Amino acid sequence: MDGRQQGISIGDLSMRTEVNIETIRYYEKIGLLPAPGRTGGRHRVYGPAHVARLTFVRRSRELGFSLEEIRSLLRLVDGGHSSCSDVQIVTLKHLDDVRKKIGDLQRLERTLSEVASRCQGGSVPDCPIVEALYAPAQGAEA
Amino acid sequence: MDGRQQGISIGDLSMRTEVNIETIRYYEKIGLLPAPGRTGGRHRVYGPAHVARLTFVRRSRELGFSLEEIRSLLRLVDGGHSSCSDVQIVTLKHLDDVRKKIGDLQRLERTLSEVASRCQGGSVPDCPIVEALYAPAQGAEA
DNA sequence: CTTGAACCTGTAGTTACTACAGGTCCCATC
DNA sequence: GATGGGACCTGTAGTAACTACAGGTTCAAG
Repeated sequence: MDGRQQGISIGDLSMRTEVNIETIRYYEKIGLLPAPGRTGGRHRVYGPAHVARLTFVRRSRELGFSLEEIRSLLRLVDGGHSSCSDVQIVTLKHLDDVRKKIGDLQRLERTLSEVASRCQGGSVPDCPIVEALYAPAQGAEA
Repeated sequence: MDGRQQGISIGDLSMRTEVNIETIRYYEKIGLLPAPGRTGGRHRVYGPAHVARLTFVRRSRELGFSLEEIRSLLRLVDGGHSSCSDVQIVTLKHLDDVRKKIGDLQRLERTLSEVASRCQGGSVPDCPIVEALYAPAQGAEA
């Protein structure tokens, strides 16, 4: 019922952060999460700082940042020095990528729904979808 | 200047279809493209049917179909029997996936631009973006 | 007949994990 | 103090769809 906790096991950390155990170990291996202390029997023991860090990583992943981008963000955060505008640069770059991806998918969606609409679903020997797939790109996408 | 050609090399096929050479060999290895004939020295020799098939695969990839989906499409096309509605099913399923992905990215975009807009880019010690990343998901995305 | 470009096979690397296999540890209960 | 079974450990291999070599062979023009 208080804020204290000494020694969070990997299972507990996993439940608190909703990051699965293998992923936690993976993040440690690639250096996104600092190596925690260990018990006598080599079991990992985490503290509150690990919870915060892993939450940060998880949230960043949810927002679509790559692990490399997260690594950059963490460096900026750890650097401490006036990094807000740098963080903003990384974020805006990512936002731009997301918008591009949306645009690509919307073009795709248009082409695809156009192609699909040509087909009436009968048992036609020459399916218009199949014909479209045999033709080297000329449609609406570009 | 005519329609005849006997023996297309892998390099030619690559240029005609704009699929790179390693990818062509990869498609052969995983069974998407039938193994072609060979010269005495074991160089691959393709014919017009290979051009058509590879064009189909490439176009399908451009439209975002996975290799497994393309495999299914090819089975249907090869089956020959009244497969148009089956093709349509695969296509509509894919279209649905694309639309879902667009929706996911749009939600992401909203959250991300909201978070980014909080930051005025100064040298603030407590960056609002960083703060948002330390907080376990509560925002607009759901 | 000699280059050198094109081709060959096979393996390893990429992203972000997940899924084992085969073992060890912790701790609650008896 | 013994025991049992869940949680933990390391390390490797698999996923999608390629790309990039390394190290060797073949083709075709001159």
